[in-house]
Amino acid sequence: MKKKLSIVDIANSLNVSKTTISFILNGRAKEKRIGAELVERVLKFVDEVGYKPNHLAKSLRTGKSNIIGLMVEDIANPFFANIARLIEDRAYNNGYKIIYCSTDNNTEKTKDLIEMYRDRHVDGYIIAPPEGIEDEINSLIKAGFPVVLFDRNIENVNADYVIVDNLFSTYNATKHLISQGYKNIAYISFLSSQAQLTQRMQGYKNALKEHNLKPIVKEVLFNHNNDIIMDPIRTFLNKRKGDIDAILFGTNHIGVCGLRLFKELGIKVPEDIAVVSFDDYEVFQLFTPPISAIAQPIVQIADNVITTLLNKLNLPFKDKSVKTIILSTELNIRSSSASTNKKLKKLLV
Amino acid sequence: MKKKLSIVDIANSLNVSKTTISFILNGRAKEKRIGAELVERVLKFVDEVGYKPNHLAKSLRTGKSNIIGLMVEDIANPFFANIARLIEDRAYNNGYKIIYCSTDNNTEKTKDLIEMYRDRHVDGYIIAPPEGIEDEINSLIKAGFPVVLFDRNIENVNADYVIVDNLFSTYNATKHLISQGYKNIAYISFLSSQAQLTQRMQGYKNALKEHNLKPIVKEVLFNHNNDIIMDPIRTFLNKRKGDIDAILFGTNHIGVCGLRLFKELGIKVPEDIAVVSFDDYEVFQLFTPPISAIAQPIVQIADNVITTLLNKLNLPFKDKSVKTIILSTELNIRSSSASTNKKLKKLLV
DNA sequence: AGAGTTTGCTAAATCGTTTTATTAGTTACA
DNA sequence: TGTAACTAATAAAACGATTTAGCAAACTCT
Repeated sequence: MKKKLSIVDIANSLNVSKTTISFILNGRAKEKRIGAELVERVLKFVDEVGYKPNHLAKSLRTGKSNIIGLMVEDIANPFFANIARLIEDRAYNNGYKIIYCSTDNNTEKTKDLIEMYRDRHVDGYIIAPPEGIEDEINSLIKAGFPVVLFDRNIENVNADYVIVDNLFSTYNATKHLISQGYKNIAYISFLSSQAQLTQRMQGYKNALKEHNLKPIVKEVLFNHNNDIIMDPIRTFLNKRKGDIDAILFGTNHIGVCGLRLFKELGIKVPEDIAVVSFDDYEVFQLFTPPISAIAQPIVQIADNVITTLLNKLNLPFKDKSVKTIILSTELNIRSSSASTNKKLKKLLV
Repeated sequence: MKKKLSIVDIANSLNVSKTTISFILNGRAKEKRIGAELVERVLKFVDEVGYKPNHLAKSLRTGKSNIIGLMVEDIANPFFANIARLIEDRAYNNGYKIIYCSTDNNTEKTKDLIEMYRDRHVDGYIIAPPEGIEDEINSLIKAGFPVVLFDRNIENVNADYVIVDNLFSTYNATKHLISQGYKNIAYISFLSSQAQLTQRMQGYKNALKEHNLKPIVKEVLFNHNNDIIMDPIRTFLNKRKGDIDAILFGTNHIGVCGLRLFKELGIKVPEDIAVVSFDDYEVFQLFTPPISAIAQPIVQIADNVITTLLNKLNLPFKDKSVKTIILSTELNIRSSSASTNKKLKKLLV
């Protein structure tokens, strides 16, 4: 097979300096006052022989790699997978490739990954940041890299954010449950001081307080193994299921774990317990009856993230300002038959 | 902020040639007979100042990028997202990064993407190949790039494959439905000549033929827009639902579309129609009653794919042979109450 | 003591680009 | 007519590593 052509080969074939070829190929012909006739001749030849520049060499010289680093919690999580997909499309259409990785919310792993990305001369970063990563992100920003954070905000980092209104989302969902007559509403989530999770819990508590209801909170440790997540929830449900008529799940991951336990324990939705989960799964609407959920605006999130980043990449100097974009969620109410909740009926009698 | 250190800076600081530094850093000190004392001094210094080599320069010189290109149909599809996640972990642990993309099963797009990957000097390829991509893949192989294909095989390409036994999977699932007493079993899938899909259909037909049953096949065009997929299925179901007592869905994507239509049309599973879907969604088991599914061994698929590729990458010359790995699926039977199928009851009376 | 071998290290070429500085010729202008 | 300005192109340095080829000193051997 033929060796790949280099710019030198082109230059030699045409008896022109490689500098000239480079200028023409980079669209700087006018600026560099290169004759129109020569420009045409070079472009024609380049097209004929199918020359493609070596991006490694280009990157080495220019310091730009045209690669965006995307760090999510877990690419297998549908929320992140869908966002990744949308970001990918926009990135490719703008000449950028994506290198992705899953952080598992593990701070040490994330630090390593950021370092790897820097080693690889990634041009810009899109990160769903785990806790404790402030310093590394600040260092990226100080070094001049465009960084867009999403899904969660972290304190003391002056970066662009795209997040949803977590506080209002759970407040609103809880209010909805209350308006349906539920009085013993539990909140189950991961134990974490990540802003988006504390906000979600706060929204829930705020709504309850307005109605003088007592919060019932169960927090479990994050783990990649679902069984380990489910164990404490199982214990909790077994002990408390008599006292609870509704549950708000703090994340889609824990929501699915919870639903699995419902199945195992024979808890019926919404007859025994009404449910709202954060993050809407495509399949939630297929359940009978369907599960209500707080839907994050995935398309808008992805769109705002990649638009913000591309802007920064294209105007590296002008736009030093950072902005926080807060998108609203949608409460998809699906438990059509809320009134069939037996406990509720009892309460209403 | 400090400029990044280069190997020259190290060399100058230590009054040693950069050649020596390079040899030491690449573990070739012994081979190159470099004094133990100097080796130690260099390593200590490098560690102290935190020098990190520039991978672009390294790649430019060596021709290796330590990047693997991963091309799936759609990263938002849980089957591919999960595989991607497993591959990612193994790749990172072996010093490789992943650049991914979604092909949408679009041949032209895939050609472009392969070219992009070549431009980026990707070391190896993992591809779920769309139809009509034979030439490009053969060209990759001829150029010496390790290529592992998965999820589907294509004709006339002498590459490594990791696939599942599609023929037996649907044969087995269909047999199961027959053994449960179903006689009017439909098969709904995408219209495609991709091997994995034709095999799945064939397995279905083979099982029916053994029992002298007539196949009822509905094939629809692939589209990224679910509504366009659902339209012809809706028409089909409306026309035929009276004649059908079971349906086998050919892919998870179409299976979810089908279930959504069931909901819309008020078709109950399994009372009205029994269902088996290819690909097991984590959430299928949460349905009431749960949906039966043909589960692909995701962990094994990912494991075999990445192991095969890493082997090729590490032994670029020795292992010119290719192998086809065929993994078996598991039929997860979940429709506990198959006997409650009304039509079936009628038939059994 | 001279030839050969081993040890310990390095200069320079190379990968394929971009970019800076420069040249040589032509035109404009006072 | 002499100089400034413009045109059209190029040579060479730079990016930061790896690798080839080779050199000088020390050691071994007859």
